[in-house]
Amino acid sequence: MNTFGELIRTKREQQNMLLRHLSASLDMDMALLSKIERGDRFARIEHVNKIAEILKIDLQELKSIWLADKIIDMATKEDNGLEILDLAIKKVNKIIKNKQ
Amino acid sequence: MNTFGELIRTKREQQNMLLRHLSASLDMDMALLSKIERGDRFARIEHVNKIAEILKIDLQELKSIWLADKIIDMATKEDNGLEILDLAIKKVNKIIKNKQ
DNA sequence: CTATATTTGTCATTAGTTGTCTATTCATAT
DNA sequence: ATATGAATAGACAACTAATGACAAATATAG
Repeated sequence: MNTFGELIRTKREQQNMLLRHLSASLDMDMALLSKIERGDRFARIEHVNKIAEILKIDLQELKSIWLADKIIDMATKEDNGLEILDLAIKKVNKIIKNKQ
Repeated sequence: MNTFGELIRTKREQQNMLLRHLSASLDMDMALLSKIERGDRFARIEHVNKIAEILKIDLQELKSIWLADKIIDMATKEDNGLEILDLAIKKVNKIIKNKQ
């Protein structure tokens, strides 16, 4: 259960909601939500907020999974993406340390 | 010397190139290159490749700095961006471990 | 077979990014 | 002071990518 889509699908099903229900609450096309759950599309951040609220998921947690997905997506667009990502993360960590 | 822009500016100056020279080699508007060096804009990946070649910077290294910048940019668009990023990186690392 | 749920494909729409141009600022030399 | 060359800023055009919407297809259960 690593990805955003997997998490929200699991949570939704635990609460016996159908895609139809959740998509209605979110005012979102059901097809789009389906894609998001399956990892074909990214939710936009406003939707992440709403989803956390409706499915009662910790917002920081959900946002961080969402961001993790985005980071991996971004990296894997390049050749050797994961290797480069590994280096990039080291740099990011250094920069974060300074800023915090 | 943490960012993409800082690195390439430093390298460019070490080689006594003017913005004008480098931008010509890259077939890029000088104003745009200036913005990239100052961190106002991102280079696109094709330019990253060319820059590495012209300035003789290790490509992996340059790409990873470029990616690091992008990651931080993406994160800091949110409230508590750095905190969330910190969590996200932990998740990314887990995922990378599995994949590699 | 029918009804309900989900998924897929395609295209339109919107948002975001990158590129271009012009003008301005900055530094240095005369 | 001003002329020159270099870099930067701002505004907007052009392009690219992301998201949304809809129709059609597939899957599952009864």
